[in-house]
Amino acid sequence: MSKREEEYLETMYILQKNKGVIRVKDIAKALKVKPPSVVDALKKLSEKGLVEYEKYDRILLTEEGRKIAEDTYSKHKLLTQFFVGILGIPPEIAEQDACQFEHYVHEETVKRMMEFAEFIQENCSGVLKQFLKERIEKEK
Amino acid sequence: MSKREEEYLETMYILQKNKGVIRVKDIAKALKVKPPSVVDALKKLSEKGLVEYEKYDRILLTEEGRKIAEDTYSKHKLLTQFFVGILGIPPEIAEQDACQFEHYVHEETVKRMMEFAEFIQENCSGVLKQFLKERIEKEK
DNA sequence: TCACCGAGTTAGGTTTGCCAAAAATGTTTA
DNA sequence: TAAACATTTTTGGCAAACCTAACTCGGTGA
Repeated sequence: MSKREEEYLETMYILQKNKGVIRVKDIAKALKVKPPSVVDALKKLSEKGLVEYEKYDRILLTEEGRKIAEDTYSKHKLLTQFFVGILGIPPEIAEQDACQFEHYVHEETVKRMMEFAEFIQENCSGVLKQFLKERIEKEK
Repeated sequence: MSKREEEYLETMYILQKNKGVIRVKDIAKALKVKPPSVVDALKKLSEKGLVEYEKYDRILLTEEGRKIAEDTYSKHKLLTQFFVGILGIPPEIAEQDACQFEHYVHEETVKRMMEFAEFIQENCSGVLKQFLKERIEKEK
C-alpha cells in the first residue's frame, strides 16, 4: 500500500459519502491531478482488488478497499481533532498536517493521542481551556 | 525540496556530526539503499547547490544544505520529545513517526507542541506524570 | 612497486506517478 | 435523432528513485 494509493482510496470514500457517486473528474480535482492519472490509478487499484472498475462504468470501492479507506479517514479525523482541540492549531494547518501524517502514523501514536486528550479533559480541563484561550488571543 | 532529498541531507548532516566525514557507503546504509542511488542523489543535490561533490573526493554540505538539514533535524528532535515526553509513546515508535512527520509538519504545529508541553509542565505536571505512569504500567 | 580489494562510479534498466494530445464514449439539447 | 459538449480513456513520453552488473580509482600489504 503506497501513500498515494491510500490517498486515492480515501478520496473515493469521501466522494462516495458526500456525493453518492465517484467520478474520475472529481477524484482528479480532489487530488490535484489530471484525469489520465486517475485512470492509471484506478486500473492498478482494480487489479489489487480494492476498486471495482470497468471502463466507462460506475466506480466503486470493494469491501477491502473501503476498509483501508475508512481506516485512513479515521486516523485523519482523530489527528485533526487532536491538533485543533488540544494543541489549538488553526483548522487549515491541522487539516494539512493530518492529511500527510495519516499515512504514516503508528496505531499506537493515535491511540495515545486519544487517551491523552481524554485524560487531560478529565483531570485538568481548566488548564487546557486556558491554554487554548491564550493561543487564540495571540493569533490576533 | 522533495522528502527524499531532505532525508539525504539530514543523513549527511548526522554523519558529519557523528563521524566527522560523510561517505557514500554510510549514507547508503543509513537510508537502506545501494551506493549507486546515493551517487545519483549526490549529483542532483550538488547541482542544486546543497552539497559539495566532486567524484572520488570528500563530500560536504554547503551552507544552504546544512541549513535545510538542521531545520529538518530540529523538527525531528522536537517531535520525538513531544511523542515520548508528553504522550508517553515508546521511543522506537516515536522515532519512526517523527522520522516521517518531520518532512511534512507545519512550523506552527511544532511550535504549538512545544508551547503546549511547556504549559502543561508548568500548570499540571502532576497530572502529566500520572498519565505517563499509567501508560508505562499498562505496557507490561 | 604492483596486484588486489574495498569504495565509489557509470551504464543501462525498472517502477511509480504524472502529463498533453488525441480518440472513444456518454449525455444533452436543438 | 443527430450535432455539440462533457467525460473518460488511450497513447506515448517524462522525471524521480531505485537497482544490478561492470568498471574505475585509491590505498595497502606482499
